[in-house]
Amino acid sequence: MNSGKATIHDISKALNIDSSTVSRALNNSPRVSSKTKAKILTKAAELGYQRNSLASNLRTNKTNTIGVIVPRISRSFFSSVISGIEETAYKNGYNVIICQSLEDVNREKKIMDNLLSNRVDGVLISISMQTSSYEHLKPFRNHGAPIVFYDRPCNFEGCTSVSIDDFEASFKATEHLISNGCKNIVHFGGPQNIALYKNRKKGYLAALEKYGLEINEIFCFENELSENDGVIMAKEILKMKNVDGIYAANDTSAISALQYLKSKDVKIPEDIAIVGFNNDPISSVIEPSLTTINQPDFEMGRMATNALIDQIKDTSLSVRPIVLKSELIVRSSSKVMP
Amino acid sequence: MNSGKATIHDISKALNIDSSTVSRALNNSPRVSSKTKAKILTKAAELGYQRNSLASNLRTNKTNTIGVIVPRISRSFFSSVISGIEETAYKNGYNVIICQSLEDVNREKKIMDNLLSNRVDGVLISISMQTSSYEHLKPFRNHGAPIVFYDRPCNFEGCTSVSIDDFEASFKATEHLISNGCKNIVHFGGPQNIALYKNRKKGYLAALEKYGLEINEIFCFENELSENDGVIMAKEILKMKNVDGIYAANDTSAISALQYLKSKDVKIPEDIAIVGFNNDPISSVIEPSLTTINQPDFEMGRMATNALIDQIKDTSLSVRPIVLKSELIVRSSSKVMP
DNA sequence: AATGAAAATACAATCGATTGTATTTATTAG
DNA sequence: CTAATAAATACAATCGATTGTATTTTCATT
Repeated sequence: MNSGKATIHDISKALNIDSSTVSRALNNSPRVSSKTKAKILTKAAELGYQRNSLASNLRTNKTNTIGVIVPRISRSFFSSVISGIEETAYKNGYNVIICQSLEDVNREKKIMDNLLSNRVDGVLISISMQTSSYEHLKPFRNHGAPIVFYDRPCNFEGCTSVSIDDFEASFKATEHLISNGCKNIVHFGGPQNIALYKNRKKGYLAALEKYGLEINEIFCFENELSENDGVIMAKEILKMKNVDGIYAANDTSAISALQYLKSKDVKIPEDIAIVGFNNDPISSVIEPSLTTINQPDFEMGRMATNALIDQIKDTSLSVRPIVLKSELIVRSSSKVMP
Repeated sequence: MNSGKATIHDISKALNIDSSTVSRALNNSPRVSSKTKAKILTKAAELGYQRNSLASNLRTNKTNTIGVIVPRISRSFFSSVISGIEETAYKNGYNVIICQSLEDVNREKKIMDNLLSNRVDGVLISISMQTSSYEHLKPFRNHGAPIVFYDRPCNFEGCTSVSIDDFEASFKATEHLISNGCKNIVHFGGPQNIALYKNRKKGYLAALEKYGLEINEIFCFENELSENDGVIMAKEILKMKNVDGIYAANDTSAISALQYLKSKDVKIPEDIAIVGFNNDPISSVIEPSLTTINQPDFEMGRMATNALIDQIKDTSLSVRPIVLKSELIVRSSSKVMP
């Protein structure tokens, strides 16, 4: 049929109407009479016209696009956050570009570069586990594009963070194990350069302290909490002999540890009770089902997006951290059934 | 510090060198002496210059970007496919825009429009369950941008599809149930406007026929195979009394049915054996573990991306479907333990 | 030192849409 | 019917980078 490369100039020529009028008509400007608008829209459809956003965005210096950086989309928690982000973004006329850092800081850097050169209007980011410096975020601020952190809060210039109170959630989780009789609780912790994991560890330690339990550095693991890490830590625990509780900073590691321990005939929760974090779908399916912390994932995506859009619209907006509620879901892995 | 809005013209003025030379220097063209290149790169860094891809892409009429449409990123199968896509794309210098249709054809349309107006160089798509017409894909072909289907193959003009042999996989799955003694096997099927689900049903029917089992239309369910659908179908099955096998076209529905049946004290696999499709992570964790079909997800993403990039580079390329191998993973839900 | 080729750089148009200003056309009032 | 105003449309510059062509500079050669 047609070459499919129609521009406003093609419409302009075909109708002998100036391209500025065509542009205004396509944007439904009141400066164009409804008669000419109709003519132009008809011709546009006829030629299969499709606006060229590149040109438009270049001229207006706005892309109506939000960049989202997520460590890994396959994590259930993150994909729910993304759903919340997309819903809110689309509702406000923004498009979303989703990028995975895969917990790799170099990849994160490249992504930031790319989003910047594509001139996204703002960025939602959950930093990678490797990220300890924020240098690569600065060019963004210099361009005046706002950044909002979600899930993993960051103390970076005037940027908002949207997260739960990790200290408190962690404290509750540990307290729960203690009140169920655990005396020797290990902690599966994440990289301590990430405030989130630092706060989770602090909450764990605070609970031990409150209940007068001994704090043992050897009980504090620190790694990326992958499935494999879970198995490695489970093996270590078996060597320790006296461990009777695990508080893991994510479900991934808690679940693989649980499976490993079960395969070694460790009774859960009788011998070792386990609490995870995130409420992954698997946590409710595995046997015994896993006690864990549920976060308002979808809501977190919505809040973060709203905060970002507010800042895009008014860059002078002052910002403060947004803290959402989390809840402890008690299941079989931490509770002796009656 | 600086305003962060540096363009090649700012560099050009600062050094009194024409912007065309600056552009060439930044692109490492041999037409610029290494001495000037050095000066320009230094000044660029100093000014915090960041290329404006909008301008560049507008001029060159190329975005080096691939659009990916996925029904739902939270499905493990799809997030693995995406990993394969990203790896291959980045390796070849392409960026990736990931979009979720959420199985909604209207959303799919909007996404296609958006990708087109952003002039992506090509699209990888797994159509939504609601998609039955390909009208909304045509503008793309008219613009000369290639489309490659993955997972859910489509017969659309000169477009490649990358998938497994769904008929064969389905046949094997059903045959497996039959050889384990099942006589009354129901099928959890997806929308029949999708070739993938049609082929899975055909494979199921073919196996029944080969082994002389009665084909019963009431045994063939058809819906979107959600978690909820799984429960609804499980309830129906209990009413039927005589069902002794389920072959589900995805794990999601198989798993929720399994859980429901278990809660009703149905013995699996003794009373009812179950086979799913996709090898979701949960399938190996649930008890009894679920027999399922594993697809080469990551590989599928890689193959589809390579095919797309080949076509972007040479639009005249003739195309043919790419079929990958799948495998039946036998677990406890279909096999009586010795 | 003059010549010519090669190397380096400058000029200018272009991609497609937007937008402030100017001009034309239509409408209303006196 | 004309002047004044409003409505509709046209003109032209612009966003930032790219690229074919033209011009200048450099350098080797005679």
